Amino acid sequence: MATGHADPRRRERIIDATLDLIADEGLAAVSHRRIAARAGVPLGSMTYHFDGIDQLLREAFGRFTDHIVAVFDAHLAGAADPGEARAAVADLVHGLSEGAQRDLVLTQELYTLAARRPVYRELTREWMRRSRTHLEKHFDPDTARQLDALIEGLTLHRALTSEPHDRALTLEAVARITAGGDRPAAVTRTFRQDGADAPPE
Amino acid sequence: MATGHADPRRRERIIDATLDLIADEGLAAVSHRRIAARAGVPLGSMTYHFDGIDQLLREAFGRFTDHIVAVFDAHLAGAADPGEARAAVADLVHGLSEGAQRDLVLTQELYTLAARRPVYRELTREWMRRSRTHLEKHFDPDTARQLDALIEGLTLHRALTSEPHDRALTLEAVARITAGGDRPAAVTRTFRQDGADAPPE
Amino acid sequence: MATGHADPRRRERIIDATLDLIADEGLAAVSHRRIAARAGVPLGSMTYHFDGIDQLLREAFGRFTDHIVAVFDAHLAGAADPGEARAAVADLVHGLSEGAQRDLVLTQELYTLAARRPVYRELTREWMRRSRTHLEKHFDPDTARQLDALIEGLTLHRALTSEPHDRALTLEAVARITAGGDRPAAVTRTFRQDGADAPPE
Amino acid sequence: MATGHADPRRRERIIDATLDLIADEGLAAVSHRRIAARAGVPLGSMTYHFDGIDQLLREAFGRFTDHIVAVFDAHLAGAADPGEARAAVADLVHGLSEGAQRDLVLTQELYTLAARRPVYRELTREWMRRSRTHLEKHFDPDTARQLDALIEGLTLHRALTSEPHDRALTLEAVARITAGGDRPAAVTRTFRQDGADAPPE
DNA sequence: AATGAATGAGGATTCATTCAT
DNA sequence: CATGAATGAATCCTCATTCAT
Repeated sequence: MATGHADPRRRERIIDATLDLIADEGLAAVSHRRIAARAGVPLGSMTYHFDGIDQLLREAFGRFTDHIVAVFDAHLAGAADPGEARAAVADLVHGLSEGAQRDLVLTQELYTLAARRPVYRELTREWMRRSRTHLEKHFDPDTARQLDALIEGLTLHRALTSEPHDRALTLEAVARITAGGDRPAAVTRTFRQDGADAPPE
Repeated sequence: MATGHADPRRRERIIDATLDLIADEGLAAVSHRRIAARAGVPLGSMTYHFDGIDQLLREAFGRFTDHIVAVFDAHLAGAADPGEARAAVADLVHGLSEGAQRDLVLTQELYTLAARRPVYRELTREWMRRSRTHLEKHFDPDTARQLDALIEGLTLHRALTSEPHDRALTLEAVARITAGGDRPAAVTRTFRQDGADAPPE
Repeated sequence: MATGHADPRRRERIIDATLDLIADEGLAAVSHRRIAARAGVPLGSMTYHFDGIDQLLREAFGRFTDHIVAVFDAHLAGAADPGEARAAVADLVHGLSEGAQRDLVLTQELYTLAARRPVYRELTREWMRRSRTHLEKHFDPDTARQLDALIEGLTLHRALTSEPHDRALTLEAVARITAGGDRPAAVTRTFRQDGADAPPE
Repeated sequence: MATGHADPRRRERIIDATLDLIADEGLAAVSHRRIAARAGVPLGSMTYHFDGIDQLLREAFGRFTDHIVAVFDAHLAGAADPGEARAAVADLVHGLSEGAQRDLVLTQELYTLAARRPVYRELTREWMRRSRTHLEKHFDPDTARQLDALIEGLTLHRALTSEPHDRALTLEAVARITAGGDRPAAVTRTFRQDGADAPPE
């Protein structure tokens, strides 16, 4: 009944409510009705503002990755050298796996979607791309890739374990992955990483 | 032999069908009807054999973790030394992230559940416990923990990336995490890990 | 709540209610809710007994054509000679276009569907096939075809006109179509119709 | 030139889109949204230009009967004698039942409406009136009426049959209905039709 | 022991229409 | 004059669960 030109934040509020709902009750609990109730908008609003629940979810996870990528940027952009980068990575892992599980839970849901649907894989790829861009400023590409995976695993395990590991362990793992080893293969890579011109043979 | 006069594998088939359905279409697509159709059993069977869909899901994921833990055991139990353990870990990562994404997808779904519901966290904990038990045969506890997280991250990233990294990179990451770095702390741990008496210089 | 083994006429009642509703308010007015209300069954019954509204409509019109074909059979089967057949046809036209418009309205709706969807065209074809089979017992195939079309047109026009024509006119039209003409083409056909072996050149 | 500052053909385009939509997808598929999309006009236009969907449908079918009556006129108006009239009728039947089924489908939809709602019956009556006016120029009223019904039936059957009859059969049917048979009654009518003063005997 | 039948609640979506602009 | 925004009602359909058999 009350109509007319409209609250421009209506869409935003719906998206926010969607993420809140997913974080609190899981993707399986998502429905137009529940989101509408949480956002305080009429049910009809939902399909007026979004073509369907799929589009809504995509936008919501898009916004989520915007946020999470911003978190990555905030942590990693300021690192001036490998040492600072390592510390930033540790901050990142602990920031994501502590406090409200919100980001972690949303990440999981997104990964589950991404494991099955390419549309969502786009989002995770952009995210990985962005974090690797930062990491490659300080580490060679292979190391960046390994480190990126390590970040993932540490964050996830910290969140799913009853007794999360401490920051020292995170730092140590990061140091190991980024330091490389003294084994031949690792040496080779170290050469490349250092910009040395030629590996032995 | 079988007690009762009905197909004793009925329950099994329902559980298998449940996992297949989750792998193929996701937890959100699960319903009594769909499972029954896939298992080729009457709808009424579902609530006869299982108290509800929750119990069914719990049993299904229980069976899944039995399977995945068996995979871990199969890969890691035979390792005779750290070198073999490292190779086994690489096999594991590539085995899980290749071929049918079935295990990966199911793992994601389980993690998502576990992130929110303690019942499922029990399953992931047992899984982690088991894999760490294997790893701790060859590496010190902290290293095992780091390695465990690395396995997670490498598997996940391999699965969600467009160009999955090759086995060499996996092996290198594993080597780095388990070899420790050149920092004192890591060196110390290396000693503990190898039980060796002296660091090389 | 009240369940258990069931009223076997439930399906029948739903189909009947569907046809009643279409006759009374038109296909456009058909909905699960309205049919359920008319049949006195719960809404959930609708999709339990029928896979969807399409299947329901198909069955309903299938039942309708069964009925209408039976009407054709009843009128035409007993005709012993062309004369009786002509009288039977007139009875048919007037039987269909008089009294409750039910059959006529349903026929129209069916034709509208058939004009667009092959599934329904099957029904009209079977109906035409059946009536032609009867007519061909007394008239040559071309004449049967013409007569069949005439029946259609007379019935329809009687129903849609403000002043329906009388039985005499129907009989006359039927007589003309079945008598053939004295034009060469008609003569040719007459030969064939009579089982004569050869038309003149 | 055009009054108002907006596209004066806006209404026309909406009506055209409505008929297109009905022809393509049926009356049941009609909605403001779909028409607006097809016409390329904003949704708000619909209720601005038309009081509701009923009014719109009435206008659309009004335009359709204008068209179809024009088709009848075009075919029948030029006939100079019964022979030409017969040929014109055959043209009409085949023109309507061939090519795009558009006219046929729209006719069916209109008849279905007319069978139930007087407003639409007005349109079909005007149509019949007009075609009979033409036919009565060449045939006596009863014959015109029969012929009119035959046209209907032939057109409809041609459209709904898998193997439509050829033009020869149409012509023969028309000839028979208009020539009368060799029965006295038909002869009588033929005399009357021709304005002849006396039947033989 | 096993299941087909049944149903109310809730799923996504489409809709005609209203109204502030 | 024209329309984008908005919404409650209604659409079809799926669902977990119950229960008589």
